[in-house]
Amino acid sequence: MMHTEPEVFGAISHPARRRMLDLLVDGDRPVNEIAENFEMSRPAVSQHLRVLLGAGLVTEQRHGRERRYRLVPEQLEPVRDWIAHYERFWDDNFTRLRRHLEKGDKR
Amino acid sequence: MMHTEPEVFGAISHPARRRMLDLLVDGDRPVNEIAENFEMSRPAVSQHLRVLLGAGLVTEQRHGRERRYRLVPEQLEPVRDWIAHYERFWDDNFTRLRRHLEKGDKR
DNA sequence: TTGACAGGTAAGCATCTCCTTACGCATTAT
DNA sequence: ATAATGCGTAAGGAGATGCTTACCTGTCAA
Repeated sequence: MMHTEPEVFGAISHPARRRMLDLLVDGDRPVNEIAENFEMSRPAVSQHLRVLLGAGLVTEQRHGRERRYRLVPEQLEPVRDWIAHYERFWDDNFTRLRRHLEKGDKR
Repeated sequence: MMHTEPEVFGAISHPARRRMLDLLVDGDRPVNEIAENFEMSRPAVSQHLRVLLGAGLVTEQRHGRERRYRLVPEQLEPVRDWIAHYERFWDDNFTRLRRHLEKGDKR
C-alpha cells in the first residue's frame, strides 16, 4: 500500500484526528471507546478514522463485533523528517551560530 | 499575537506551503521569487503566504515595492513537540523495551 | 430466533479551501 | 507625468471537508 506524504500531513491537520492518535498511544481501542472522548456523532468519528486509515496512521482489527484501531506511528516519519530540517533553527545554538558565520548577516 | 496550535498544523498541511517554507530556509525572498517555483498564479501564492503569515510561520518586511518573507521556524515547535511524543515508537528500541516492561503486554 | 449492540455507509447540507481572472495601489524607472 | 513593476484584495466557482440523521449489516446474548 502506498501512502503519499501529503496524505499524512492532511490527516494530522485536524485536531480531532490528532487527539485520536494520542488516545491510541495507550493501546488499541474500539470505536465506541474512542468516540466517548468527542462531542461529535459516532459516524463522524468513523469518518475521521477512515482518514487516518487512508493515511496509514492506524490499522483495524476485527474482534467479534468490535473493531479495534491500532496506531501505526512509523507513518508519522515523513512529518518528523520534514520538521527535523527546521529544528536546528530554534534549538541548536551552535548550528545557528555556524549558519550566521557562513552566510553573513541576513538582516 | 496569539497563534493557536491547530492553525500551524493546517498551514503545513498543503504541500505548496511546505515548499514555500523550504525555500525560505535559504533566506528571505520576495513574492515573485517564491512564485517562480510554482505553477499556480501569483495571487494564489500570495494567498498561501497569508495562511503562513496567519500561522506565524513567516513575517513580512517591506523593502521599497518588494515584500520579503522571512521564515519563523520556532513556530513549528508545536508540531515538533507533538511528533516527538511518537518518535520513540519507531526509533528508540530502549524506550520501546522500557515501555514494554513498564506496562505489560497490551496485545 | 429475536433483540441489542458495534460500527460502517448513504445522503444532504454548510462551510472551507484553493484556484482563477480582474482590478487596485504603491513604488520605482523613464 | 507616465509607464512599468511588485504584490495585495475582490469575486466567483469547483471541489473537498466535516458534520448531521437515517439506515444497513454483522455479531453476540437471551
